[in-house]
Amino acid sequence: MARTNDEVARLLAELAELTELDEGSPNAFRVRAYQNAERAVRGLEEDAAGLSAADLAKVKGIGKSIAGRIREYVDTGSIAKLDQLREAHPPSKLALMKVPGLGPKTVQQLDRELGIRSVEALVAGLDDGSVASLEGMGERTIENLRDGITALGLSSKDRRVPIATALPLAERVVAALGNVAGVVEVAYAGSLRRFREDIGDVDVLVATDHPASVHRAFLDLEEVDRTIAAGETKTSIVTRDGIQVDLRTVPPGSFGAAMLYFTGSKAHNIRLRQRAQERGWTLNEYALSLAGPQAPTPRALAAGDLEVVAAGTEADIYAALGLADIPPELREDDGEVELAAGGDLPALVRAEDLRGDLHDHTDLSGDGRDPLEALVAAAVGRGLEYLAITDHAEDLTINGVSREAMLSQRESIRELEQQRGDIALLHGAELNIGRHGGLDYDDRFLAGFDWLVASVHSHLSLDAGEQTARVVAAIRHPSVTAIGHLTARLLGRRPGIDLDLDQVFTAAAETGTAIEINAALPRLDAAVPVIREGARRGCTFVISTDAHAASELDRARFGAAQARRARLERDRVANTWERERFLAWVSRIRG
DNA sequence: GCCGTTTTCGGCCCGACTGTTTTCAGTCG
Repeated sequence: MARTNDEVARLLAELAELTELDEGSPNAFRVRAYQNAERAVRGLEEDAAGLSAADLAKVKGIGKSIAGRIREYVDTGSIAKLDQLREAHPPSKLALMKVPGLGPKTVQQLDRELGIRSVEALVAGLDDGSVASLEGMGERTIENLRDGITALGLSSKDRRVPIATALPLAERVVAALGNVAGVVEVAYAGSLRRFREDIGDVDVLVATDHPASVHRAFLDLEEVDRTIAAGETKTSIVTRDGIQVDLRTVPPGSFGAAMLYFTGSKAHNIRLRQRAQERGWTLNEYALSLAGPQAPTPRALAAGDLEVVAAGTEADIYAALGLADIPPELREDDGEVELAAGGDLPALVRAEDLRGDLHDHTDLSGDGRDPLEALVAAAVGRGLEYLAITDHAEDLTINGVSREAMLSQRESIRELEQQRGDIALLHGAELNIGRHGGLDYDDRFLAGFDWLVASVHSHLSLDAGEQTARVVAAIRHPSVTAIGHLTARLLGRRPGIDLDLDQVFTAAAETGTAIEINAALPRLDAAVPVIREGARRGCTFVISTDAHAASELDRARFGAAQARRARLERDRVANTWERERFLAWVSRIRG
């Protein structure tokens, strides 16, 4: 039976979790080894199941022991060591680790001294006073544990929120703190800046010489529900929506080091610190500096007691470490450090590289807000050279546009294009891929459009075979130029349709039909691994905002970030091309 | 448990905050 890398990786993650509890230390080297191996398996191009123990052990991060355990799983379906750990620490006990404030040491202590192995037993122990009788359990700790249990599920440690929720919150906090006196720089960092699809907590960083007033202002924000921690450099709060926001303040001269540090990922940072160490330096959130007895604290930096190598900007620090500037979206310790060291980072897409937008709705679609003229003016205002108007086609019962209205819009578009003379306008539509792959209107009518996006909007629960057939049929339709939001997923709300991507990529590469990277935050569809594989298979992409209002043209930056995260080469994105090249390509794929 | 132009042992990234501890352990990121 084939075992996927995801299954193997999940077992390694479980081994790490159970080992952390078993050894009573989150920093136990064995725990980190399992975590590193998990990441190594996830980064593997080939199937781990197909590799011999010797070949597995050659993978960086996998040694003889873990290679053996992977083989054991592939060959027998189980891992004796894992079963043994599961026996020692049942799921209800592992669940205690999810209570905020509880770590492996305390969970083990509770089990050892009181036989507490579940959240229910912990509640009972808190109520009958037995927990309070333990060494090191003061009044505050008991209270915090009760709060932690209440918060469980609401803001437990592994609760993640979709980026569409976290990013606007982060931008509100950044904007509010930007108005506070003494704030020199402010930005969000963390997994949000790396543009992950879901976010554990929001990290906000401020450069200031007056941290106390900034932390006070932060606590006064209206979003704040309760305070978790409040110190001189770090304040943690939970919003009314249950999202944790951490504020860190650093001296202005340390902003680059701090951004690097708090953007992570953790694994990326460890790699950087190892490089620093090799050079006789040390890297923390305050500076890259000469290693020595003196720790690089803000005080030491201010006193000039330290030899600082770099601190002010991320680029300076990367350069000092012999690395090209690595965009945040790539910082996952997934080979990017090696690429940056060799000067081999690909040319990635920046928002300003996008010369056109190819999926845009006007108020002709019932759900579009702005009229054609306003949308086009906004596109020109953003420097776009071409724009496709793609209102919903007639099969979408709520918002679909009739033939007559489409033809009338086409006239308006041609006139406007002529009048303005500063942007190429493509008349298009967003078609609905039917249950069996059929499209709106008829082939003759479809041939009259300049640009057609075909998308799945209905029948989301068909099996992979049926979904693949309908999507491939749309890809192969001669008039279709792009497939919109490939899986129709909504992050945090619905998973998206099942597709046999192999067939999708084959059809897209053969016909030239582009795969859209939909920049709307709730979608970010296609997903990063899909884009990566599609690029490897020779597919062409477009980054589109799916704007339903002129202001939503700004979402292009999210699409570019998604493409960077997938390490997509700039030239694989058709709307980075100059107008003539783009238009020539469109007529070719429609031919 | 992994790793090695210091290579088979002895290292393994760094710091803040809380609560309880008279100097630090645990948790978290």
